[in-house]
Amino acid sequence: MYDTTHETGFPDDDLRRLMRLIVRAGGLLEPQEHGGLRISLSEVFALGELGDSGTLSQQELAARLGLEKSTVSRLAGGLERRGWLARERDPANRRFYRLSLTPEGRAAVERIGREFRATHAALLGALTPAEREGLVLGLTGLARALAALGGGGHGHGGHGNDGHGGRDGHSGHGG
Amino acid sequence: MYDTTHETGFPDDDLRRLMRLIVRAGGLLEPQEHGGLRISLSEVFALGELGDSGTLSQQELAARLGLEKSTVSRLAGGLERRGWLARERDPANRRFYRLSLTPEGRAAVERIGREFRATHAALLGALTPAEREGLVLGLTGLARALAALGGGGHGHGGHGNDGHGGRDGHSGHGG
DNA sequence: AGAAGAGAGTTGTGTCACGCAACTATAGGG
DNA sequence: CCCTATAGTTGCGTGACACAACTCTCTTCT
Repeated sequence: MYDTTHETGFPDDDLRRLMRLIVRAGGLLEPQEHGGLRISLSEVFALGELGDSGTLSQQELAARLGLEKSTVSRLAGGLERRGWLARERDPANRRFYRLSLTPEGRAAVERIGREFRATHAALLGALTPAEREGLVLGLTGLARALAALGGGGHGHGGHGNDGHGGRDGHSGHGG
Repeated sequence: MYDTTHETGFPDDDLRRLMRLIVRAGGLLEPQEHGGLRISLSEVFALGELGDSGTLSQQELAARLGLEKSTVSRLAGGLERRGWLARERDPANRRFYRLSLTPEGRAAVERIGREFRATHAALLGALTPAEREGLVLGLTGLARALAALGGGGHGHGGHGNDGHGGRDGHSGHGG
């Protein structure tokens, strides 16, 4: 397992296979039913950003999530409806919102973080130390590379993903 | 860059941040307009699986992709319509399809593979050799861990993804 | 053989995340 | 006061997806 590494990078086929797994993993990692709470991956990320940054405007949040402002508008609406997000207008410039987590929101972040960590622990526990190290190193680099390349924008056209992105998952299959 | 590694695994926050990037990457990596061809991530994966395995039934394909059979039915239908996929009934058991790539399908896989590789090259080129090695090692392990844990099933309730996942789109402006 | 059951695939339907376009509201400049 | 830029909202369409109900085929059990 240690000398599968080719200095040149990835064997392409493996990469594709890996990618599929990772994408699928997105679904797996997605905490959809977290504590009886239905939440999408983007929402998790949004809560995370808010948790990190304290206060953001919707456009800023959109930028960080790589989503369109309209999407974020609805996203924020949903989080507000659930009582996790407070939306106040910026007094200095009433065009802006000042989005921030409510105490319930913070609690949700906590709870979600806990479940995340549990999943991670299970997942990472199955790795060898060398693999874990490699993962951290490699992903960090990848993040840097993506930031450099991807620079901006989302922009495609309309299906969602799910792709990616999205996916979600788990719950057995039972819905 | 070498001792950011904690034997224990990831700092949770970083992991979340990393995950977001990766998910976003799913979109980035998605070869949405490949050679003037509109194709979704799942379709790319499907072609890949077919390329690897030669012949599969739809249920097998569904299992490999982690998708529901109905989804795969439509997926396969689309690929067939585009002339990339041949669907013949298994003579031995006419319930089964024998899905296989057409020559055009194989060509498409080639073409897509090329674009993939180009993207990868750009991305991986921005990594240090150590990061590349780490990535291969770590992702391989992660794949193993996911396979072990996730075992089966998709199953949620209907939003897809898209994930993240999936994405598609195009038309925008920015990739 | 005929009824009963299981498994593969299809189709109807609903949902969800998302982008785009068009719109409203607020701000600032001339 | 118009004109333009910017933040957010809403209408709309789209793609990916799961679930449920159905058909078709094959297998078994009586």
